[in-house]
Amino acid sequence: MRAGREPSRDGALNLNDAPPRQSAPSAADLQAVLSLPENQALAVSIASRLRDALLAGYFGPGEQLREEPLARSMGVSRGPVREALLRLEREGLVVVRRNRGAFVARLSAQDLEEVYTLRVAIECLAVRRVVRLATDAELDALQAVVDQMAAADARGVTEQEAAELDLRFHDLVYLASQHRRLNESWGNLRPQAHILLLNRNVAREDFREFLVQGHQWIVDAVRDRDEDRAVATIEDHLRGSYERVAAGLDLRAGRTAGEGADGGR
Amino acid sequence: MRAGREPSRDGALNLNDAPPRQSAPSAADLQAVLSLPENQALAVSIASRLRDALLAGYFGPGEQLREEPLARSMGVSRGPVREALLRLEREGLVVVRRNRGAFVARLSAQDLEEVYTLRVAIECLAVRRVVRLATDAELDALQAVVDQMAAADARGVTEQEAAELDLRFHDLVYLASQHRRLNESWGNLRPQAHILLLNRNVAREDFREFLVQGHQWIVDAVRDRDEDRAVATIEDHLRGSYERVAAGLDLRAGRTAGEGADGGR
DNA sequence: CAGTTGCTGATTGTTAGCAATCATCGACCA
DNA sequence: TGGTCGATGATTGCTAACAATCAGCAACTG
Repeated sequence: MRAGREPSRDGALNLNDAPPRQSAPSAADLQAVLSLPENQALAVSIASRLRDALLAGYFGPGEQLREEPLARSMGVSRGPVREALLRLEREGLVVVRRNRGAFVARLSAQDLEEVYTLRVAIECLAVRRVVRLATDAELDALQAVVDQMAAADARGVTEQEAAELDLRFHDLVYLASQHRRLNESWGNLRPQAHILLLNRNVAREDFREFLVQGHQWIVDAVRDRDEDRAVATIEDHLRGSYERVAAGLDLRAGRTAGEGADGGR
Repeated sequence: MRAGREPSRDGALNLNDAPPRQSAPSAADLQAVLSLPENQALAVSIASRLRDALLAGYFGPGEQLREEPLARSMGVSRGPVREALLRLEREGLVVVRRNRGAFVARLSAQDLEEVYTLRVAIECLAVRRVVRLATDAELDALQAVVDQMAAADARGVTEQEAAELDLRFHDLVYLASQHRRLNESWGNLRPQAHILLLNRNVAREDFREFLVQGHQWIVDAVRDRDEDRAVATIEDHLRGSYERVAAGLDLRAGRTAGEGADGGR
């Protein structure tokens, strides 16, 4: 496992490439384009790549993530890798034990319950603000994601695709809430929610209704500026998501029962 | 340089001292005593000391925190200081700008609003769980803090004392909620709440009623296992706290209007 | 033979030093 | 004389090497 040879070095260092030509850049676009590459520190980039790898299931649950091999495979030193692992720790993707190292986190049923109860708490606040603050453009963006869901669902959707569209919708909700700390909280919870979402069973018959219709109802409530309905709708939606993930997790737990690899917290 | 002999190092490293003799240590006590020193990494210890310094107002708002002077004054190298500053960043006490350094955060009126709206969201979830889960011992601990508030208030209380007792009460609430992620969220919000609490005006006539009686009502509602009342009570309590802090912040902003200078502590 | 004790290899925690980046300030030019 | 551009000093970002710590294993002892 874990074939060490990978051309990953380029992936980390292409951040310094010159920005591509723009035909007619506005002042704002130019500002964004020019500030993008430099805004990405090495540690952030590494954290991002490790996060992707973890979400893709490249590392097994409970597996130890040693700093030196990771640093070598990415062509950097241990410093930024260390910082990246600390970031992933606060995102709940890894568990760091003093003098022991970082391990891929295992999400138990209790973790699932914690993630979703906390998510309900902060996301209700988010939608409440969105109902009051959302612009038409933001509403259109939400609707666009729902449309993408419908299109993806029509041609058949994978767990991964469904999870990403789902998360993208909720990203927009938090963004429109205009609340920095709320966005940060979501940023810390999001990767765990992502992992959990991959356990849903998209093959279930009512999945289309849940995914597409469920989000559509939220958009409708927000568009109608009906705060109470929006909150109730998102509560129901998250409860439904929770139950589907729990069902999927039980299935998977049953399938891999007695696996019991090391590293469990 | 590492001259070896320097007294400042002791402050950080006296964790390795042999544990003092215990006359009749129980197994649990022994376990606690022996595991305590090693659980504290250097970066954590430094973050703690810097946090205390920031809360004590030792650094002025907007002042830059350079890594090398901090490291020298603490007798360590820049590495752990750097990690400590990142911790303080996620606690909202400092702002780190790439290639620019760390600066003491300034809390605006919008920050105040964000901290309190987020706090209401997560603390309502916390009390809801506490109502269902709290043991008699935890209820007694909450009551004990309220009693301490009454005693402190009777002999006259400073802003600092009031803030610490206030925070201690809410710490216990989160602890009793039995929700790891909720406790982490509170841990990230707590230092900002602490700073804001120092702006309350404890001299106001109704402060005793607010501090002592307000928390007593919460304990009562929890003891009666009345979930809805407990949530409503804590919502009111936090709203009251918000208004007092906002009033104090306005006062202070008025007094120091046009200050705006960075740097000088 | 069970339990404990002292080694050993590997991994993290920490340190010191080098390179890249940014703000500041002075020189140059229209 | 006002404004822009290029040097300069300071500070962060990163690297590589050193020291402390821990799990595992073998030898020892009762």
